[in-house]
Amino acid sequence: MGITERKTREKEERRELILEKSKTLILEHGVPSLSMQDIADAAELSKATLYLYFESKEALLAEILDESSDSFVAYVEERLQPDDSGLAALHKLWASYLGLFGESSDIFILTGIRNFINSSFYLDTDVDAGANEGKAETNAQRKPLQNMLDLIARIIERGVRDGTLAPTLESGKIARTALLIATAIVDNVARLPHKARDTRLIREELRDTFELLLRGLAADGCDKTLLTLPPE
Amino acid sequence: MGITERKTREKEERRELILEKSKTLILEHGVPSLSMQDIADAAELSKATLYLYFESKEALLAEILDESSDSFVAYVEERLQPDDSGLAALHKLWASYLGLFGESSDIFILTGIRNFINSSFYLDTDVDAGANEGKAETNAQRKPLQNMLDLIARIIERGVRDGTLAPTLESGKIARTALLIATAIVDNVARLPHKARDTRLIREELRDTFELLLRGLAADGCDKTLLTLPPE
Amino acid sequence: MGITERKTREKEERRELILEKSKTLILEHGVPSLSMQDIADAAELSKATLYLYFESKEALLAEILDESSDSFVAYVEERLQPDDSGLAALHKLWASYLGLFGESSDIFILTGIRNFINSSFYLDTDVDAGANEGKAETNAQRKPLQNMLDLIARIIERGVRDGTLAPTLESGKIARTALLIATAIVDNVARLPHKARDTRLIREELRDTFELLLRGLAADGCDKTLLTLPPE
Amino acid sequence: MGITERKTREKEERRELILEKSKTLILEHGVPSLSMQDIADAAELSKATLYLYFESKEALLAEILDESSDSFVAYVEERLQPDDSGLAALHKLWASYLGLFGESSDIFILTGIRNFINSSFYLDTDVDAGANEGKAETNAQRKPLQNMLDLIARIIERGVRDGTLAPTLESGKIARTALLIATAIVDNVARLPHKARDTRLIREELRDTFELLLRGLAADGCDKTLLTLPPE
DNA sequence: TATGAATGAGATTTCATTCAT
DNA sequence: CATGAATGAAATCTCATTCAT
Repeated sequence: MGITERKTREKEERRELILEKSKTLILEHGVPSLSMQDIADAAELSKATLYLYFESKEALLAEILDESSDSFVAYVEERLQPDDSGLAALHKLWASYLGLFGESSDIFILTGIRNFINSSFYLDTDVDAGANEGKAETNAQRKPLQNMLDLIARIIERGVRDGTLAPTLESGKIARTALLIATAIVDNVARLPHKARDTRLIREELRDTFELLLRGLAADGCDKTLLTLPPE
Repeated sequence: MGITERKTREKEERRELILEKSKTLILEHGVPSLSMQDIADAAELSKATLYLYFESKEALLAEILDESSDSFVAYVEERLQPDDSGLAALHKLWASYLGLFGESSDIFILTGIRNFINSSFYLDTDVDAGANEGKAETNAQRKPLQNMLDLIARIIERGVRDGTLAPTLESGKIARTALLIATAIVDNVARLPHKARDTRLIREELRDTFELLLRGLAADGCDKTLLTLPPE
Repeated sequence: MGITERKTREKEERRELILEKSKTLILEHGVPSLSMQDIADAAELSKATLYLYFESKEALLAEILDESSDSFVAYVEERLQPDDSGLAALHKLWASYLGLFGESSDIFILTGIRNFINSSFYLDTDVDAGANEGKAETNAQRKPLQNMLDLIARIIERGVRDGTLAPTLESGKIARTALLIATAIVDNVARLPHKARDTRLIREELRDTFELLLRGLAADGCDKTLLTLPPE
Repeated sequence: MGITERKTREKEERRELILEKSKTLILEHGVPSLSMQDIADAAELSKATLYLYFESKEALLAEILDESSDSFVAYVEERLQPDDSGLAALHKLWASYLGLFGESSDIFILTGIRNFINSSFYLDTDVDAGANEGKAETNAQRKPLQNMLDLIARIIERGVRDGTLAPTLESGKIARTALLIATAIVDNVARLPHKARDTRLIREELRDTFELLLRGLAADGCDKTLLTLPPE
């Protein structure tokens, strides 16, 4: 028993090592120039070994994306209160985004990976979101960032129900749009050469954009204080 | 004389042919898988010939991008009236986007090219926008989509001055954000396999997003009718 | 008659123009990077036109080589006296080489072209030298630098006969060797980036080498003053 | 342990295989027409594999050059005696050249490669020769044929000191000249179509040239028997 | 399980040369 | 006679992926 366990654990550790090194490389040199060779070198493994842990480069990137997504969702859910209004929840969502961005820009810059994975937020998203809920989700099939989408959608719905968000909003659509916008900004940042990235400037830009979204989504006559996000 | 003219025209036509075929290919298979060989095959020319018309692959892509950008800016400016309020102008901008999108989806889907050209909207944008204004802009140096950015920035400024847009907006930043969002959506669409692209659905999504932006940007107490974009 | 003549003359002038421009380009950027396009541009002609005057790039280069060779031979022969001893003639040959090198480095640097033309000094050279003498020499078939070879061979023979050069020398062989060495040095110079070529240094090196050759070729007990070449 | 060793050996063998095949190709068709594809075909490997063993085509060629150079220097040094006079040493040098040429013409014909590697013997050679002496020489930075140059220079110096070579000689310069001449001859041979190369004739030519050099370099009144190289 | 080695399939780019006008 | 335009054939190099050991 102990042996099997150890093996499993070691295997999991290797996986993590690979993912970790990949993230670092992406942060340093960007997704486009990330090669399997680079990862192998960084992890002090052979390229062939990478394929024991990940089916393909795309699968590896997808996994990183999922991890980022999961950790973000967990982070946000920890902060949400059952009695938060929809608008308040949305506010917390963006605030968390900004907060995490400050703490570990990695997670968000990694969002840029989505670009290099053949995937689109559009269409059949709603359908699948529902369809997947019942199934055991295999890593391979789960839509990347699906859980982030679900989270945002739930928040929007809450807000529509409690009247703090514009009544006409369709949660799925808006969730998609919001996430799209967030990742677009991050993606844009990722293009900058590593050293040119000015965290403060980017944060400011993100904040402005999120405030813009809050204003756009909030119902008339809502609590105005919730339309502003904390600087720095 | 006539001969020279014809030659020039034919040359221009070939250029257009190459650009056209490239666009088609991008629309069908996406930018990432576009190769010079593919273009040559599609245009029934040799790869070498492509290099007679374009210095490099990047130059070719940049040209497509520029054309799209230019034609959009022209389209919008044609519709703007000197006495439009900022909000009205912004409304027209998005309406034009939607209109053109219906007419020739190519132009916008092609926006996705930006992704493959090494450029970021962030930083020094404002500076350069100003700096470029006086100079004769050579194609080589002009920032891609710079004229779209300038157009949006001018509109925002107008709105801030006439009180129809929120007074705190910084035109350069917002222009960047708005364009970023628009291209992000388009970019997202471009990932879909060609046949999966449902123009109507996408248009709807674009519309929703633009309305969201309008609401987010408009000043309190503005003309509510300008916050809605025409369906279809 | 006048018309035909003018035509012929004009045609010849164009040929010269092309050769002239080619030389300039070679001097500036070296043979390896010389392209037909460059020549066409420099001569303000189209690439196709070049082919009206020269069968191929190789033929063009061969012609330049021939011209250099001819002009050098003429230069030397002008200076030779019927009663010069063989050693004195050889001395004049090298002195001329150095002199011309100072005057118009072109001619010699152009020697470097031989490298890029598929030709060898070795073997059947003697044979052909004789064989060609009687025939009308077509440009295409004449060995490049053949007349330089012949000149040197004649000088060596003279020296062997009059006892000023070592009696064992075989004129054809030595001519080949000597020319080989001279072109090798020149060739070596041609590799240097244009601006790095220090004419004085090179001249010095050439002089040392030629003196070495003179010492090696002279008969014992010859006039020692003829073993030294003038500095500068 | 045995396994690692075998692997290393096999890898080294493959490297050798590639180098060997490259040499053969060069010998058969000359350096200018040598392509990575040809080498790959000859070695029955894929082009990509070549890049596992050599960073670039230039690196591959440089390696061949280095090998030739090293093996020649080793061959000569083995034959030199501490008490050889400078002239005797020089005599041995050329005799070795001729000897090795008879044994394996490849090694020397390959000298022709130098032509295709961007390098010139002129200028800063002396300087660098000295500068390098102290450092650990990395392959990347070492000048091609530098060790041959050094060897010749040492011999010349010895001869100048012991009075068997002309007292005015500057070792660095002469070494350069001598090597230049040797490689020029070889280079000239390499131009001949493979089957036209008559080893005996070439050897004879080399011998004549080397004797010429010996006569040119020797001090007056030296041992005349050292001015003749063995036939065949 | 791990990996060194190999590779297929491409990518972009260059250039001497040809040909219709 | 002149040429703009076109091109075939190469060249070098990259990289995700596979496979024998």
